[in-house]
Amino acid sequence: MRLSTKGRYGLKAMFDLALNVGEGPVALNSIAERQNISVHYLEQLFSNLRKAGLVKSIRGAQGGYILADQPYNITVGDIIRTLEGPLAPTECVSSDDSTECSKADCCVTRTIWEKIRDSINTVVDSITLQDMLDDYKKLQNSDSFMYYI
Amino acid sequence: MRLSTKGRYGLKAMFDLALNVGEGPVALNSIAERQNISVHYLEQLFSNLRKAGLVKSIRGAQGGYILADQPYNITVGDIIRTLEGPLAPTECVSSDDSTECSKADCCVTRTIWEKIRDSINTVVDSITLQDMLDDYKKLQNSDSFMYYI
DNA sequence: AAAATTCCAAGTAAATTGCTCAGAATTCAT
DNA sequence: ATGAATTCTGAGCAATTTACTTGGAATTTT
Repeated sequence: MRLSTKGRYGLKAMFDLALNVGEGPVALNSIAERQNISVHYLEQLFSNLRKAGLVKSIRGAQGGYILADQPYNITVGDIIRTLEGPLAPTECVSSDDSTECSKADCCVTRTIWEKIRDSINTVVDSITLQDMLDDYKKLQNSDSFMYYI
Repeated sequence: MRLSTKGRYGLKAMFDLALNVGEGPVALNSIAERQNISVHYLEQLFSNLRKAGLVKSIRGAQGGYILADQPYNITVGDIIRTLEGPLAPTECVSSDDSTECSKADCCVTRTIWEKIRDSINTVVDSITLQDMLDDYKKLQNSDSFMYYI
């Protein structure tokens, strides 16, 4: 039940864009350096984020990526589902695949998978990039901030 | 973010034991037949379930497995965590591994991983095998039961 | 024209998953 | 006592997935 690096790197990178909102495009190599991720791997992630309409690209020198919307309009769920696919513990409760399970016992477990799925999605859909920015600013002002650098 | 077959098969198999509670040991090959799973693979899962104290084994002919406790004392969380390891979206919030992340940005995402982890565990810890038995009996009495066989 | 960037398509090594295979140990039934 | 039924143990392995790398084309700014 682990997220892959796609979801983790992707959320970090999107948060990085949110930190730079309003300051022009951010190049992937600067994100790659800060987060210690390969540029080419980030390219793959941003290809998907762009196709999903979460970021806009500006090509050429001094180009890069910007958020396609305000931080309060982009949720963690949008980002992670784009990169990881549906957040569901089993295929049978992944909404985008409509194959229904035909066994009785599956149905007893199915309600469990649905509850897990819904709880995960409720959490990630309730958090926006703006919430993360707010948390980050609070962290910076707190006494414990040092420990996290 | 998918469970592996370990968690899925294991929960099914434990529910199977719960259905047969009080009727002597259930042999793995009978579970394997009902659930269409390889006996040898089930053996591996039950080896872990036994070591975790969730089932008791009775060796020899007419042997098999029984639940180590009443169905209302065994949660879905107990079963799935035994077979899948900690239910956490990232390593950095898996409680049994104490390596702390040292980067500032990780902490903004960390609180998100913690919320996901806690929501999953709250769900699975709130459901016992007895709850599943109750659900199953309700399903059997309902009009729609036919559709699930 | 050169540099900086995004964009695109393959390839690939390592890890994980989902088993299979082989056989020993134990217990029950006859 | 023997044979059948079962758990127990450990190794092996093919397919899939993951986490990248490689190579280069296209676009834009300076």
